[in-house]
Amino acid sequence: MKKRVSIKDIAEKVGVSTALVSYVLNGKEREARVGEEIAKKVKKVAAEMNYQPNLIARGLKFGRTNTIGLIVADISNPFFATLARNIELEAQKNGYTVLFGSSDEQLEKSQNLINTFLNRQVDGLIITPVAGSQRQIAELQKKGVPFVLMDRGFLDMETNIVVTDNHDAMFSAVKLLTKNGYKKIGMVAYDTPLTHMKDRIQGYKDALKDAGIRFRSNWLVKVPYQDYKTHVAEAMAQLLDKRSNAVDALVFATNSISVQALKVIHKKNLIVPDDLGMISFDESDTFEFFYASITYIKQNLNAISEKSVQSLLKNINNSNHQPLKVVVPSAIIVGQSSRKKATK
Amino acid sequence: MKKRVSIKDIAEKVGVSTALVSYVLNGKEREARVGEEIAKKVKKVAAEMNYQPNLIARGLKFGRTNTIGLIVADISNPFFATLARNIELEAQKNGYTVLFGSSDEQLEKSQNLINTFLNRQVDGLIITPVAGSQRQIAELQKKGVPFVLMDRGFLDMETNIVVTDNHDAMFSAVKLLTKNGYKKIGMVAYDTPLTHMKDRIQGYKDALKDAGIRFRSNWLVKVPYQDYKTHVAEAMAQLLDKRSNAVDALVFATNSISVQALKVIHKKNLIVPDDLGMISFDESDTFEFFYASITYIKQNLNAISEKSVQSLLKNINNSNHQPLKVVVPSAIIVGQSSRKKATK
DNA sequence: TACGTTTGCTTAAACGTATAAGCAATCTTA
DNA sequence: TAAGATTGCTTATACGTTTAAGCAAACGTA
Repeated sequence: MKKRVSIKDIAEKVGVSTALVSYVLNGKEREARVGEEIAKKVKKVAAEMNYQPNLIARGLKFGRTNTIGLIVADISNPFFATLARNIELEAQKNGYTVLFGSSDEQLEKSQNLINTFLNRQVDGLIITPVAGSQRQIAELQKKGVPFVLMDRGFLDMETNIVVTDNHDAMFSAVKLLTKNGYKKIGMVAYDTPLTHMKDRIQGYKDALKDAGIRFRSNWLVKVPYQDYKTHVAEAMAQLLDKRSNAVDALVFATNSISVQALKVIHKKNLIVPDDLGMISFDESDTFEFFYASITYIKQNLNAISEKSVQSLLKNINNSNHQPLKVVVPSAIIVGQSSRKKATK
Repeated sequence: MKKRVSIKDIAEKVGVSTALVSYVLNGKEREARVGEEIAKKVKKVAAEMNYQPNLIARGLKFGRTNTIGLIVADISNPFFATLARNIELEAQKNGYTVLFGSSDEQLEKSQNLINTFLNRQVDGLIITPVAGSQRQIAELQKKGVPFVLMDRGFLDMETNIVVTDNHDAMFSAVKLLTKNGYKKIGMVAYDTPLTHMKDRIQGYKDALKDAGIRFRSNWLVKVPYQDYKTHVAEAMAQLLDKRSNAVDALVFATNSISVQALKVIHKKNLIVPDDLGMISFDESDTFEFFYASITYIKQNLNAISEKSVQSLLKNINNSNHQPLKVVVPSAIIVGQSSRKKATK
């Protein structure tokens, strides 16, 4: 790679000091009392040589790099990819660039990414935390690193965080089912202590209670994230088993679970919603090809990304910033899959 | 953000010069003839203070940052997200970190990203170039910036490039259709001068020729990328219009086109493959919910990402590197949608 | 005319790191 | 025991940038 032109090259060409060039190029001609003539010349030469400032050097000087690190669970999941996309845009608007990495829901990868990013002097981090990563996060707090948790968090920590109204969204979804006559409503969720799942599950339970339906423990199946496809299939088999009092509707805690569940429903030739009502948390392209339109909870990904970046920037620019919790409202897009139950 | 510990802090605590600390921490104790005792102490203190090197400073010093810039068309498209994911992994293996951005197929955005990345002193770039960006790319060559084009390129430029065997893949796909008795095979592609499209289209035409079928210009519809959903729908209407000699099979140049086309097929209640045979370039999750399994060309995304990173690293580490073209073979996954045509 | 002010620039230091060069003190060797 | 070699460290410089401080020369004012 050819050497790039530096301020020094311009200084030599014009025959002045690097300081003068720096003043001119930063628009500080007034404060630095640079002569008009020479200022013009410097600008001209800089343009001719196509000078571009070295942001690395600037970063070293100022101790900030205008870069933020983004750690998502898996960038190849459309949900996170869309978030990443929006974050990239919002960051760019504010003059920031994004470093990114996927944690794969693994503690070690998450730690590696945090280290890498910090060593690269990012000004702050946006993190979808992995289960059990409280220590990693606490370490960030201890170091005073600005960061925002996104999509999920921990019950016992006070941090910046931006999440969907998980509880209320799921509450409303289940209420919609009860109102429409479903009585035995089950749920498939991920088995994780992270708040987004806890909240969604609680929302489900509270809605049942609110409707005067007693929750049965075998209505709720929690599957591990690793190898979830198999586990969702098993969960569905169990929930739909006629001998053990099968459910008449299901809510799914994420789009990935929904897609797997739909495959099972498809294979079993179940009729939605007559045999089984359903609502998904988050959407999927695949829904469009299902014979019945699927009711789903639509998170406001745009707002989540924007708020995350904004909250992070606030934290970066204000050292004694108080942890800020932002809850972004979601919407329910109603389709056929939660339609009023036909009375037999 | 609290100040991070620097080599200087360690030096002060131990009571030696920063040079000595640097030697020890870089394992150059031998060459620099550092005493055993003091070396141990330095290491101990460094560990105690949890020293992490400042990669920004190092980057300034060495003129390289171990960072690569990745410019994809749209990170929220699963195709690019998967590539990004693999590139991230491969880069990490080699001690590199990835900066990323989406060009949205827009010239200006592409240029902005290139500038941003270069100003941040990335060591090289992996780019899915935008139509008409020859000048931007030529500029990189002129500057001697290491880079690799990925997924697509330009006919008239000699650069590092990693692509799928676009021509052959499409050729095989169309041959499969002709062998199975389809006679009037159409294609929906994007209207772009980029090589991946040109090659796919040429593969399609060559296969027809090879099968002794005369190509009709109204069998091929090129839609613009902007607002492609509407245009695909229109294209389908035209191609399936009985009055104008409708096609009996279609190949789609990308997964995004295929998905939109499937929606139309679904709405029109066409039977695949009896009414219409089809093959897609790339897969989509949505295929699983279509009643007929879809035949598609499966690109080796893993190989493409790996080769891209490797080719880039070669370029970075070898200044008089010759442009390298890598063609990655793809496979055809055969489903019902290209099944042998029933003889009436 | 002498002194203070303004103008227009340069010098120097700093960010954190790496490394060539330098310099005492100690150790070898004849 | 004196010269050379070796050991163990420090000093200085550089990467590209910013900015406070410094310093002449020209100007303004009494």
